[in-house]
Amino acid sequence: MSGDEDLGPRLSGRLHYLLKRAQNDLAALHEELLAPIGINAGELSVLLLLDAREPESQQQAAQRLGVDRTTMVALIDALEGKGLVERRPDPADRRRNVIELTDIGRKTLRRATRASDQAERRLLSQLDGAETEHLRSLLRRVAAAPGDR
Amino acid sequence: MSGDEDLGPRLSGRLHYLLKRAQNDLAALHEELLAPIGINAGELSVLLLLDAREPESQQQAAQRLGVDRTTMVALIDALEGKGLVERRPDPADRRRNVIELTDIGRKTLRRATRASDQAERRLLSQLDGAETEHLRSLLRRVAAAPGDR
DNA sequence: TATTGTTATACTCTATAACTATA
DNA sequence: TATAGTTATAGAGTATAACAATA
Repeated sequence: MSGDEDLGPRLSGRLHYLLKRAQNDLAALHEELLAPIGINAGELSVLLLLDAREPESQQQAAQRLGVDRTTMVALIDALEGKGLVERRPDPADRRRNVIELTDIGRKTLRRATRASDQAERRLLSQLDGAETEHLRSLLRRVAAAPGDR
Repeated sequence: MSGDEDLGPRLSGRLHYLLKRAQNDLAALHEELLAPIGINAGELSVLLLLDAREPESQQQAAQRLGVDRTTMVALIDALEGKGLVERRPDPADRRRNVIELTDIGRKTLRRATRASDQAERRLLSQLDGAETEHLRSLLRRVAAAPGDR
């Protein structure tokens, strides 16, 4: 993207532009820093979710992440193909697959989290620690908004 | 997306998640509030840019907005089809099209800006005025980062 | 009948490659 | 040769519809 203020203050101050820009930049940093680990930012989200909520069915994971269950199929396919998660039929309800992290998945998660931390630090290199946490807390409150859709 | 803290703090506090979520929610609000006006958020960005920098060639506009020139062709096609902008061959360099807002385009821009202001207010309904401006200023500084590519 | 996972398909967004007209 | 606009095409990413297995 171009510098900054070639756009005029009305555009460069709009939240649509600012959020898209921050997200694009962070996505590029994640692509660069996660590449050696062999996963992408979306897969990291799934690993983080499983680490917090495991064991979890594909449907539950999809709902929590806000994606369609068909999207989750592809995500789990990819992660399972890399040996990071395992599908196991739920004995209590055999329509369901329970998804679990493997040991390799847990190790990969730790490495990927560190890489993602670094991506965040580079994105926010202009902010000090207090400002970084303030930004995070403001965004958290935005995400928690009641009528947010 | 699901509530909030079903995800665990490690995921729900990650910037990747927070930014994507804020952007998704804002996109949904824009879709709703801009629909009666007949444009989308991307087209609003082009109108805002032209209003600040007009007259501008398609290539210049694309570079400033950070999209490919082929993407700009489609954007201008749509806006021209609605009578909001006009292409005019540049007499000084007839390879170029100069793009200008029409009167209807300027009126539409004003209405769309108000709708987008409302979308932002709804997204940020949990923040007071000072917090809103603080968030905007933090995001501006993130966007202005030097090595952010 | 309803739900879970799956597959096939389609849609949106955006980029790359190739063409044309101009320079 | 190089550039601006255009077109055709392809690749992500994600959704909808239909199907099989199970409840």
